[in-house]
Amino acid sequence: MSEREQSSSKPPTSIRPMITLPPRSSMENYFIGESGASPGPITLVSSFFTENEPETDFRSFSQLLAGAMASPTAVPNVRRDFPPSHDAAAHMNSGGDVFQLNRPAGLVASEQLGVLTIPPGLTPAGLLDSTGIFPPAQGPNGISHQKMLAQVSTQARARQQMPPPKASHKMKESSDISHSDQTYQPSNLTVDKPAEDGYNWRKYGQKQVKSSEYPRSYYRCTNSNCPVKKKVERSLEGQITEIIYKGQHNHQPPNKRGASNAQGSSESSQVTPERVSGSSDSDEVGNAETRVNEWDDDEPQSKRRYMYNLRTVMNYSVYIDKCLVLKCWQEHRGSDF
DNA sequence: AGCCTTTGACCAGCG
DNA sequence: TCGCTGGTCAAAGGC
Repeated sequence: MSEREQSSSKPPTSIRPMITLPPRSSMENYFIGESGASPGPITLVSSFFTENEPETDFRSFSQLLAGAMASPTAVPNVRRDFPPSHDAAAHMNSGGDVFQLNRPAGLVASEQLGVLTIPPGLTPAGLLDSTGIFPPAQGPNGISHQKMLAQVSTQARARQQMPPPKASHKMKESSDISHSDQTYQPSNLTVDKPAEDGYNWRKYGQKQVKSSEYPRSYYRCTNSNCPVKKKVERSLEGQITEIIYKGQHNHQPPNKRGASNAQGSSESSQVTPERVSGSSDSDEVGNAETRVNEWDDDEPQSKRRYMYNLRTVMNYSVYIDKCLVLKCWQEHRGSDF
């Protein structure tokens, strides 16, 4: 009854913003610039950092990129398969009042870090421009992109630091996952378990829905009187492909430790990259902005800006790394990257 | 014993 | 009205 009333808004599921390798021509444009007249992203990014934060520790984009590529964020098979007409903001906000994040199955690192959606035609400069993806002050659902990315980064750090999970019956399906790289193991926590967002969830249903190729699991917050539910879709490999939150927690995360382990902040569950939703965007925004505060208030705005762009680049470097897969092709062409 | 997942059945919305 | 679909219920069983 009332539960069905809560499900008044059905998020669109037909649009699945994912990153995919663009056709050769566009790939080429990303890195060498169209017609060779425009600087490539590396140039642009490098110049951005040098121009805006000359006093920072990261002196060059090469350093950033080197670090990024050496990190687990470098993942294979990044896909982008959304319609060219959509921009990133539209995709990120395509769920109406329910924010969705879709991840390519098997992209462990993207699960850790979140997927940066790079729309076709978005230039690296546009990407690095904070207004290129999100509105100047706000991102999806009105959450500032800084905070969003801060959360993404926080989660990535937390997961990288998180020790391998202890075996337990709760993770009995972990053995089904065949990831060879044990450093990615924390992501296996998602197998048969809702995302570790600091809240406790009870699964109350599972169903194979037509709109999805994967089974959809239904969870509700175990806290009494808490109306929050979430739907989780997982691929056969156990990778979460979609999480849709619904409602708003009316309590603090009971599992502080779990939240901390998973995302570095017990308060971050409202804006995990997998996240979000809410019957009211404004409510969600309010929560996100009041509860999520990775930046210290006295953090210089320029530094925030820098860190934001750094993280953006770190994400973008994942995309760049995918391009390295095409090295053979490049070698055939005899062109520099 | 308590909490959890599983899973078939049921219900409501919609075309 | 009917069938399809998504969401939820609730009994059963596991840990």
